[in-house]
Amino acid sequence: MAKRPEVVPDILDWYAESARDLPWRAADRTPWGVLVSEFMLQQTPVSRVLRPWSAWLERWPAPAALAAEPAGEAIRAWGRLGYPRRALRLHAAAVAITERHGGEVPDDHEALLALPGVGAYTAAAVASFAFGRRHVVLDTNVRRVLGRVIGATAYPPNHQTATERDLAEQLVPADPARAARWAAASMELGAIVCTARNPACGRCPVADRCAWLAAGRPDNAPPRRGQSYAGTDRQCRGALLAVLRDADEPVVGERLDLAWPAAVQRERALAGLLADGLVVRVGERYALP
DNA sequence: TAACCGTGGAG
DNA sequence: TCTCCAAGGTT
Repeated sequence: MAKRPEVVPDILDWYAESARDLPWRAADRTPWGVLVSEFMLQQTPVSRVLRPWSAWLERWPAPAALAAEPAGEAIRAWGRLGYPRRALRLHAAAVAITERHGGEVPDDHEALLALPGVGAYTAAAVASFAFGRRHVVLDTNVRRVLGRVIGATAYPPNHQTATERDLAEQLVPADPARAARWAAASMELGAIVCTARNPACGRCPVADRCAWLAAGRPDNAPPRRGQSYAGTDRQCRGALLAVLRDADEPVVGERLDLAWPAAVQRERALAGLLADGLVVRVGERYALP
């Protein structure tokens, strides 16, 4: 892949005009608000996050407020956002921030990375968006954009490669504030123009230099094989947890039997939920932690 | 490292 | 209807 750093200024200019007005980008945003948004946005579209994010920050405007409540409250407030383990980890992160960092979201990558549920991407994103630090912020959007503009491939590989990181690092502006804007801009381009399906090349600020467009937008091998969902343990777990989320009190096992009739799978899923700490046993009944 | 972990909207 | 996809992390 050739170096094409000259695309950076044009994408930054495009972002200055075209950025969506998202609440976690507002001038009055807090590091905690940014952190919450990053947890909620993991594998989840912006449109579904907007409402829960606002309700979450209204109820828990600081990490200590969330840390003071049982984890089950976080799981309940998470609602149907999906991957409820994120709610559990966000609660655990709030506890860790309260205990280890005096209730303030840490501003450096290493400390962020040590928090539950925070990986390389989220640590870089929070350090960048909340604190203006310079980091390589390489999410699925950026990988797709760079893969197309530079690499002429429709979809990036299933797993991040060293080549991708090297290229991304070369593009990050030296100035931290500019680097933070680049992180947001490159993600935004992938999110609203250089989309996975039906990309809007006509509105792309670097269409004239896109290797993929120049090559006639070739389709490469399917990027990933999603496992089918219906009938999986994941769907079963979701059905069981929904019962507990909507219940005010611990429920008896028969209630769960109704939610998922297949006994063997239901017991396996319930055991998994208990092991994950998403469900607790209360005598003969079950509840959120 | 490959597999697992939810949910709902778009095409 | 059904497949794909959405700001990943953990084991």
